[in-house]
Amino acid sequence: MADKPAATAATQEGQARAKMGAVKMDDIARMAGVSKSTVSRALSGSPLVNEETRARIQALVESHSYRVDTRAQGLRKGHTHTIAVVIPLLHEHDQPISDPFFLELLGHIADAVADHGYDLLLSKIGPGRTDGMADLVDTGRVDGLIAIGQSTAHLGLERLAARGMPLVVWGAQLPEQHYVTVGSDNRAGAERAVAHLIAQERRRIVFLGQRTVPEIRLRHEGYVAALAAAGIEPDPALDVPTRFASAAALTAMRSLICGGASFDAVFACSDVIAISAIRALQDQGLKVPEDVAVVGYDDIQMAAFYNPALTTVRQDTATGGRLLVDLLFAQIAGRTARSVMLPTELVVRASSGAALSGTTTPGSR
Amino acid sequence: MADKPAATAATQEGQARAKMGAVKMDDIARMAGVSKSTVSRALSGSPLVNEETRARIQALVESHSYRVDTRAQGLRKGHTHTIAVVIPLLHEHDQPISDPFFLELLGHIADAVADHGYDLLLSKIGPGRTDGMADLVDTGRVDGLIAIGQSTAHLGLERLAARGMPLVVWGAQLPEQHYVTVGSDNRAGAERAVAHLIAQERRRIVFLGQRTVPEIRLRHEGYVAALAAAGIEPDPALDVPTRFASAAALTAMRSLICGGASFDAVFACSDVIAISAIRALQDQGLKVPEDVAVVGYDDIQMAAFYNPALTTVRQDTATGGRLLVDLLFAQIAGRTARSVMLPTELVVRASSGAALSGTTTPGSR
DNA sequence: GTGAAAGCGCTAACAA
DNA sequence: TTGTTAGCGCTTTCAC
Repeated sequence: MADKPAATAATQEGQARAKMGAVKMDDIARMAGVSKSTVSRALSGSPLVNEETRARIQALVESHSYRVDTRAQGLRKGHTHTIAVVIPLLHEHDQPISDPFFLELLGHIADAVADHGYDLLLSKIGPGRTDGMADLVDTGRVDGLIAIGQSTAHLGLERLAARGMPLVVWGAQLPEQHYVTVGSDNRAGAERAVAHLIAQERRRIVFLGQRTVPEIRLRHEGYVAALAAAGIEPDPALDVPTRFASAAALTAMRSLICGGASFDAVFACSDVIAISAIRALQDQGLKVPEDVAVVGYDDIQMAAFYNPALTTVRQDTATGGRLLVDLLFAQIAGRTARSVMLPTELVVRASSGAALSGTTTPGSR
Repeated sequence: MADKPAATAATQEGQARAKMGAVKMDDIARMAGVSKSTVSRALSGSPLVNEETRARIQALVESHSYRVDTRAQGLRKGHTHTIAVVIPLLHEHDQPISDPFFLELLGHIADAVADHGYDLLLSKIGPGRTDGMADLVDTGRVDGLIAIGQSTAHLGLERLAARGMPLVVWGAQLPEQHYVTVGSDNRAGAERAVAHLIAQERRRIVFLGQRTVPEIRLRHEGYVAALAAAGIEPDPALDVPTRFASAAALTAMRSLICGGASFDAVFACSDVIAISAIRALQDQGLKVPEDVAVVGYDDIQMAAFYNPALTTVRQDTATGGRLLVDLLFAQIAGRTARSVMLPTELVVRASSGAALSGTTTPGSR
């Protein structure tokens, strides 16, 4: 009977361990014959703790695979060690839009955040709901926010920034704007793309994108500027709004064609839109780039693999993602951060027709 | 001078508010003239609190836009209200692979998680590092894990499951496996796809995918089964391993072609791979589907927009994502969950050549 | 170099 | 119906 309590205890201990995370700092302290404080110091690399003691503690920690509870740690230290990424339009009409551009950017953000030793909370709150974004930090869930795309939330974002909330947004730099943004030079990128089309002897160029989005509005300005430089007046009939989803772009393009509009080129505001547009064109028996030249935007990985390969404006997601994160951490650290506009690069491939009069990839018609 | 302290206080209060989340439950309690506990009860909808009191508290909460600190709440209640999604290969050689299939699934998972009122932590720890996955819950950061793809981590996942960690993985259901999975019927899906190819009079069918991944191994079994049913013996020369990245698939396909292999169809293990393969084929002057029929896997949104439109095996990410989450919550709630294998559907489009002898989309060559 | 004690902001017995 | 009292697991003065 003397054994019974021991056995029971063992069992309980076993159950406790099975039920996870059961061993806590106090337990380690007891086993090491020191106090909780010493363990805490040892684990945080304090120089005040005896080397021998530290080693003993370390060993215990390893053998019991103890991990400090970051939740409790954060509560005490006043931070969360996690930042939130808010993606707009992760769903549109309950459907994922799944634009590869987002994943690429997200991937780089995830990398950078991990490099800082932080966790990443992914939120599907659209930027339209800035109150939800505020909640994320007000409820102590994250230390700062990255919003991908400002969409229609400009005012809400201004409000958050005014409240002193650490926040960086991927998007356009608007005049009089107080939150910090990272984004490509939309105006210049679009202008260069359209100028390239014009250089291919195209004059009636469709603008495919929704100007309610700030970035798209800037691209439209670039489009107009390029036309103006060539003495072409923009035709309102060729201004075709569309959302970023493939289906929407397909529909928009289709109705343009069936409406009998005449055009010889398309500037699409994303590669996904461009691809859908090409599909629509080919479905109607039009050849790309012979009949209609097409330029996209983003340079998603698939752009090079599409058929025809897509001429497009590259957005550098690698440095963009890293910048987003660095600027956010600067704010969290109390430093001031300034918006950055990334340069943009035109990648010429087959879809714009330029390759026809020059180096053509064998077999790429 | 009587005003001075007041002014200072106001400023300090202002600063405090600006510095965020400054107002806490105690403050609300004091203002409402009740105790912290009453506020807590009121906010959690306890029926024990007086309606009039609750209203008063509610008003204070609104006007001060107070939000309970979920981190402290979680510490006390013993949960985190967040679950982690671990994505394999979010980066490969430091490059995002950005397979749209992942984003689609992730989007649906995000939806389902949000419906449960939970947050979603995105981790780039590959499934190879199951210790890192364990840390996520051991350090109290999340209540459970969803791994997308088991990849090479089968044993590690088994260990986690054995430890009683709430865990669901998207992938193949392996024999003798103890963790719960959700995935499509890879074997049947592949078999149907290959049978379809055979029905188009194709006999020399390339298998494009890496069999070290469990799901792919099952698809290969389906491939072999379909061939066997038609009395065709699999040719090792047509078994072409490739990773999921576009570039890798392109290279693999190219070297197959240049190696002089003879084949009339390709079964690709993902749509991204299929698209890259088609690019490689066309670059070499081969026509799809006339010379080579191609079938993909996943049915990503772009599949329908590719040129030629892709015949593919659809994986239902919507119900898959929801199932993943539901099964995880079942485990967290202490219920037992059983693995689910989703049925699979062959979506026939132009790339497999079937449309040639029937309804062809106009202009789709 | 180490320990005791006081919280971080919240919830949950237990009283009243 | 409400208040009081303990903590959740950790860090950090302040003593020794």
